[in-house]
Amino acid sequence: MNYSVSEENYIKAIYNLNGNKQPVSTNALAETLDTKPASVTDMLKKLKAKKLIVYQPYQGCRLSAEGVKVALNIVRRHRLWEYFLAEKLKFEWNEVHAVAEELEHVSSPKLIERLDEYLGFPRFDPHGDPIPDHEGKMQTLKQVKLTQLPLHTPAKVSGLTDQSTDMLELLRHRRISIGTAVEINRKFGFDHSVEIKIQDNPLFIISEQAAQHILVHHE
Amino acid sequence: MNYSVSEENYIKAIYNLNGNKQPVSTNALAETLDTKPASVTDMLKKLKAKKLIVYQPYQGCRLSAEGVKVALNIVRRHRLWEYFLAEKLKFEWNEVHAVAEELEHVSSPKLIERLDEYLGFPRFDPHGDPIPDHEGKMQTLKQVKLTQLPLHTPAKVSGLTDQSTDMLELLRHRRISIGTAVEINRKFGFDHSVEIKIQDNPLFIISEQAAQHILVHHE
DNA sequence: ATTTATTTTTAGACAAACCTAAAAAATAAT
DNA sequence: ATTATTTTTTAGGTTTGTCTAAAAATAAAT
Repeated sequence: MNYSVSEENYIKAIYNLNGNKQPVSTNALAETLDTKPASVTDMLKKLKAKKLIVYQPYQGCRLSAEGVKVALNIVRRHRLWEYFLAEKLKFEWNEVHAVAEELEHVSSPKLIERLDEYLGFPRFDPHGDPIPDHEGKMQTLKQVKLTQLPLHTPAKVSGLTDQSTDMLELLRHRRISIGTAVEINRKFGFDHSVEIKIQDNPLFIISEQAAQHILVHHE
Repeated sequence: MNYSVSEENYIKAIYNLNGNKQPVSTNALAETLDTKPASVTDMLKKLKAKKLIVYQPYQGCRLSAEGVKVALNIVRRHRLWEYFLAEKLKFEWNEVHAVAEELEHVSSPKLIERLDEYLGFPRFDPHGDPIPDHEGKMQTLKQVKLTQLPLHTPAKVSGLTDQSTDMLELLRHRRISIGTAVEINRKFGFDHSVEIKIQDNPLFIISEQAAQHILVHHE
């Protein structure tokens, strides 16, 4: 029921390499975990013995049903901490990942449930990735670039494809952050800039260059 | 500059056993760390090699100047997380320690500075122990039982000697928590109950039994 | 269909942190 | 001042997770 930091990192890596759907190769894992293929083989045997993965030598590995459950729990912890760091501690969107890598291994279930509650049960992390709930379920809304959002369609900012300092500064200035409700009021054909409405505040215009890098979720 | 979880636990244990002042015995360490004396000896050699402790075989060990610095940093992390858990996530005062034991090993300095700021630079944890600042300095106020607080002396609730459910419920009802400003307005000789003023709110009375278990700090 | 190249696994080692059992030093008791 | 007791250290092993180098299996290329 309780796994080591290493085991958790392998499970998470397999999950992130889509190992709940397709088999993941030993080399791919070694690559993402920054370790050697021989070490990966050792761990795969261990995870197989614990029934967290399905693994036949030379055939790659996939997560078992139980493995997926464990993976979703790790992902949940990771993304909740990312949300906390960005939203409460005002970390930049590009800084949260590294710190969350450490925090995600703190295993108290009560801590995570309370944190979730404290944060107001957020459904997306600062990168726009969905946060699994305590049962492992997560929302799968369409994520599109702001430039592609239809007119007058309520949406929520869910991520960025450019996290440069300049971009972050622009968003801070416009008071746009993760979860901000936006709606496009008008599109200008000339330069493809868009006029947006934020929550119930004043309208304003965003250039195509910027809008291209803002991801939003809508129904 | 960066230490393993085990190393940190040893350093913290030595600090908690007053190892910044008097030598700490191998057995005492084995006891508090729930390990065997032989394992302690191994680690003491390692910590000595890293100049974190002063250690001569058979003579016990003490923290070096550098060791004290490291210890204060761990204690800072621990107590800040305890404060966070109690204040923000509404953990009971007796639940925070175990979870903070895990969180304290997350080593990002920026995380801790931001957390400190987010919490409003608290100076005492939920047990009434002082939280070292980023330089390792901490406040050393007199801690006395509420029954012993002189009349009309502003003080702050800093801890409890009884953390039973009943006690916690009583305090919640009276809206008393860590850091609450209190002042004794009147003492009743008959039953030794005390009339207290909380912040600028209405006066009310607390029995001697309860007041005995409430610790407060004052100048 | 072989040969060549790539991927993966085995075999044997190593460091960290722990253990048990036995030896050595320090302390207490006669 | 010896002897007995307690404390601490050494010696040798175990587990977890890593490594290198060599062997085996799979995939690609002629």
